[in-house]
Amino acid sequence: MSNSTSRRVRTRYAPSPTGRQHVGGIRSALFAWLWARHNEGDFLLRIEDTDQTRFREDALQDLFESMAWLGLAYDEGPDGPDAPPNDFFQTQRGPRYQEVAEELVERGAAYYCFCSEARLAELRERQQARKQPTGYDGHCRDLSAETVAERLATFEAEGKRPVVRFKVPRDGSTTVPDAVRGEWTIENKQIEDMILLKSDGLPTYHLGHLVDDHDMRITHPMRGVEYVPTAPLHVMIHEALGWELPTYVHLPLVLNPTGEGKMSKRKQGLDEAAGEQMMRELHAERLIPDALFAYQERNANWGLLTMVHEFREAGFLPEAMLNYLALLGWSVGADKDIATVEEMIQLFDIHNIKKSPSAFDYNKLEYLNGWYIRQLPPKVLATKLLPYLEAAGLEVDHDKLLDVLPLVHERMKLLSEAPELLDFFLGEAPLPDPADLPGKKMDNAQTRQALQAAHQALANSAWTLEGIEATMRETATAQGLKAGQLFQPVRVAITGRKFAPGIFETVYHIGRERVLERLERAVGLLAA
RNA sequence: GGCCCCAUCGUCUAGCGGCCCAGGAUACCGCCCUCUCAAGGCGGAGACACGGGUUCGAGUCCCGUUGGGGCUACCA
Repeated sequence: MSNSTSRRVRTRYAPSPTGRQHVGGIRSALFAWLWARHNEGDFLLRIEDTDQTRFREDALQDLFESMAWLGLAYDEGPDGPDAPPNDFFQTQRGPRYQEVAEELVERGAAYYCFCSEARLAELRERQQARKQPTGYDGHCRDLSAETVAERLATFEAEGKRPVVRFKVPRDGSTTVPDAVRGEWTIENKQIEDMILLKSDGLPTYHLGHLVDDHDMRITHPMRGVEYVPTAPLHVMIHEALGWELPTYVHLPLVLNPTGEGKMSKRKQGLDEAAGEQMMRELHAERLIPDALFAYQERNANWGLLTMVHEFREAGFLPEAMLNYLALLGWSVGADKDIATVEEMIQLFDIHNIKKSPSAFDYNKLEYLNGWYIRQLPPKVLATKLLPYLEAAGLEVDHDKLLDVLPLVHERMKLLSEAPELLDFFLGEAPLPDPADLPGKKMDNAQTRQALQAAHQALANSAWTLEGIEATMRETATAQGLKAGQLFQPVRVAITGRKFAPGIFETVYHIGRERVLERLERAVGLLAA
């Protein structure tokens, strides 16, 4: 029955607008997108908004922004944040689901269920108390036609609607065509009579996604493993309807960096303080890399980064995100990890998706981000850095930025590091910590003397890289210091930081006037 | 609890019965480069969860154990 290979490949990403985009979800979107592109098929975006109680206003905007930022363009979809409601919103397709539900009832494959939520809750409680498996007991499964008609009338009079449940065959077994785990079979009796149509007239996931996937001619529904247990139900519904079966693609879970549990901001029930504690521990265990940790510390963002917008704000590049996400449950090749989007499209194959879950590795993501930053032409990088510099209150002269950017370019891991890497070039330098000023084996008095000597020498030096180098090396020799013993105090004095680019370039670009000012300031700090 | 699924270095993975005393990447350690930090180069340590089978031969197939995970809603 499953014969989707001959059809044009069509995949979709169908999130619920219940919150912002999570990396796990977007990984599904990426895989679906890659498979469509690989086959020169279509990729669609659909909004599964049938659960109106969980709807979140900011969700749609964030979804569109996330897709656009990552470059995951869809061939068919709701068309942007301001599009009028259309077929790509499930809430707009109520009648279609009702029609299919009724058809199933007519075919005897589904039935109306009049059980109250109270009865269901009671049933569940009783089952739990007796340590029996929970599940619907089939109370309304075999009601006579007369009884059904009667109750239907009663419900209607009361302005209520019954739910529709699928009548799972009591015997036999069902086989699921699954590209990741291969065909697998399960006994039908292990599936319960799930609700297809809710009493508000909207479908549950089981009916909604299935009708849409069919109507939209989706050949490969991709979704997380959490849908594996109900996949047989979906196959049975297809069979009852006589619809062609798609090939399911169940994607493995994305786990926390520790490998314990599903990826989430913090462990369940942990508050902000505990979140900070957790992050400090993860950093100490080197599960959170330095640049990212510094960013989270600066912003008091205490918890794992999990939302797409968080990664964007922290200064990750979309190409790094895509590359990294592709490595979660898949591989771009035996001897490499870096691949362009084009390469990924060419190489992607749903049959190579792993079955086992994978832990999210912030180290590797940060490494890839640094790698992609290094590939960026300086002008492009400069443009991407601007928002971060301006947010830090730095007035940026574009030419000046382009002058100094090469000095820090290859050291940058996150775009958000720009201010601390560049502020002493572009604006004021932070006040140095006096304890950082002395070079190796130097006391305060020696350091003062060295800085004063540097001040005097640089005041008269030719202002070229060669001139500055000659001046500084001569000064060191004259002071009886090793080069580094002079350079480090000068570095700290003029940048306010222990780490900075090469000293000659740094001196040169900061400019004579500001260098001299900052040297004086540092001498003052050591006065006491 | 019940049902289902998964299992290669700390992490992501290559491996689809002999090419593997297991390859790459990251993280870690050391050396080189060097004025600091990066980047880069070179090197090091580091894995087939365990126990049974099948086979001339198993990381690769089967069973069990252990461990991990998912589902168990008128949520998706």
